[in-house]
Amino acid sequence: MLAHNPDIAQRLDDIADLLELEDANPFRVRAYRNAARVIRGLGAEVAVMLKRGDDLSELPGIGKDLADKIQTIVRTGHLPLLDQLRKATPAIAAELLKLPGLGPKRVKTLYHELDVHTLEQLHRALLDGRIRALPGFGSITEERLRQALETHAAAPSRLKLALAESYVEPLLAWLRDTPHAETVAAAGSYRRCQETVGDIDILVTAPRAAPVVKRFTEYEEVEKIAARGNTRATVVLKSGLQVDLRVVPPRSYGSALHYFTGSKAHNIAIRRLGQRRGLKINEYGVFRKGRRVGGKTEAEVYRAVGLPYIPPELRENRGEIEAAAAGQLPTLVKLADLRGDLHVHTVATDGHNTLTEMARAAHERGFEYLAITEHSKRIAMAHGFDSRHLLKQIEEIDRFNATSPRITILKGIEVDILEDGKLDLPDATLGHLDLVVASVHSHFHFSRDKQTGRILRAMERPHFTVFAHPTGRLIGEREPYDVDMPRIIGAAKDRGCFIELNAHPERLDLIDAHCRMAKEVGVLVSIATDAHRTEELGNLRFGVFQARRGWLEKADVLNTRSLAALRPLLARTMR
DNA sequence: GCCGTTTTCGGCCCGACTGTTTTCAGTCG
Repeated sequence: MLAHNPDIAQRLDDIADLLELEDANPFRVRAYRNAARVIRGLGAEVAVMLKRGDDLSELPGIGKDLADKIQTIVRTGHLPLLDQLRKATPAIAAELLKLPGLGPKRVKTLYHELDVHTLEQLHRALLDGRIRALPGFGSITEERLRQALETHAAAPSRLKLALAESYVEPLLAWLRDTPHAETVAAAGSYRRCQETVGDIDILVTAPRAAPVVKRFTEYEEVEKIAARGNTRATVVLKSGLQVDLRVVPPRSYGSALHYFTGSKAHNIAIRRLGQRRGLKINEYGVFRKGRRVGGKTEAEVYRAVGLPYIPPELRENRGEIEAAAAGQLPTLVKLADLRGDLHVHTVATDGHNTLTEMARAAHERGFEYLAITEHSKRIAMAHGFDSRHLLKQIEEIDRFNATSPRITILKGIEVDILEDGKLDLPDATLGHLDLVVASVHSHFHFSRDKQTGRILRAMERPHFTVFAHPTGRLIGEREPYDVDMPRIIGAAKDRGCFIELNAHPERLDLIDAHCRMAKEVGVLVSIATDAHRTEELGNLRFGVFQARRGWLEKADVLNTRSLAALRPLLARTMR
């Protein structure tokens, strides 16, 4: 069996969990977690790297031992250390570790002192009052555990970035109205533009903290105040979103923003660099022998450790620090680099606006071109097009382009990839178009081989241009179908076609690691909204965020091309 | 387990908070 990067990373994380429970050296535990993160974010498949003879120990945080272990996983699908740890550690222990307030020490106490082997047994121990009698436990811990157990089934929900934005921006505006507040900024995973965020960190600089904390807790959306101190507070909004506020003096702004933006792994790596230079870096500043030497801006923090500024989207310690040190940071793609959108629908199928309305809205956003890509007939619920309808729309677009010089509409289709890998419309019809976007909307349950084979067959069709929302996932709602993305990306390279990064906030389908993979292989990515109404054209920014997390530069993105440069690229696929 | 312009051994980010405890271990971010 061939292990893929996420499988390898999962095994390394499992080892870290189990080692933690064994009271192993915490730095050893961290080494496994680091390695898992590095593998997860890699722009290439480890299996492929090994085949071409790459030395894994050259990767940051991976030495000879871990390189050997990873190789064993790829070769055999197993790792003796993990099997052995699993035998020695009860399954419940890893489960308990995830509960708030429980670390390795308390988990061990529960297991050994109270014989807790299931969550049910934990529950009973809580009811019997046996928990609070344990050394190191008390009535507050007992209550916390009780609550955690109640909500355990309803897994901790993370909020999609777009939804978080709708809660965060009004709150930031509210805080900006605080008298004497200077800078108000969201940090954390929100600033790093992760797909989903667990909670929100807000940083404010002000000469006095108290008025800011007061105004924060008085926000009308606040459901409950979870904590409130002199310079910080935590609230839960009515939406259930937890928000942490920290107020720092202006001279600490850069180091505080850096610290609260994270990621944790990135911060650790940066502080370590500082340490080697005799610096201490914390949220209040950069210090040498107790004397402040920087921290007003983030750039100062990076400069102190000899690095250029690293954009928040890259801060995962997945190679960005090494790239920065080598002067090889990517110049990340920006929203303003995009010249058009290559995947939208209109009212002719399941959209809500007319072709003219979509075109006008696209023009107002500064687009040079817009591809209309309706569903094909297989998607009957969406009134998908057959050949006749498509040819009719082609005429309509020709008429539009002849009379509207301000924006060019490209003739396209979102054609369904059928069960057997055929396309839902005949080649003769597709040949009339400027581009063919193809996607999977059925048979999500196929095995990896079967699903991948189906897509590869579709890709071989003469007019296949862009593979849209490549894994079909809906964040938090539908798992991706099982598909061998490295193979798909490789085939796209051979075939000269493109992969979509669907910018819909619920899809964001290409994940960051696959963006990096596409870049590495040299496959251009189309960042597209899949808009069904004019307002959704604005979702393009979420696609750009995701692309930036995937290290993409302007040149790596298909639709940063001018129309003149785009046409020959599309034409090549329409052979 | 990783790593090296003080090092191939002996370090490993740093601070705050919480709950439980009488001075601090454990947890968290």
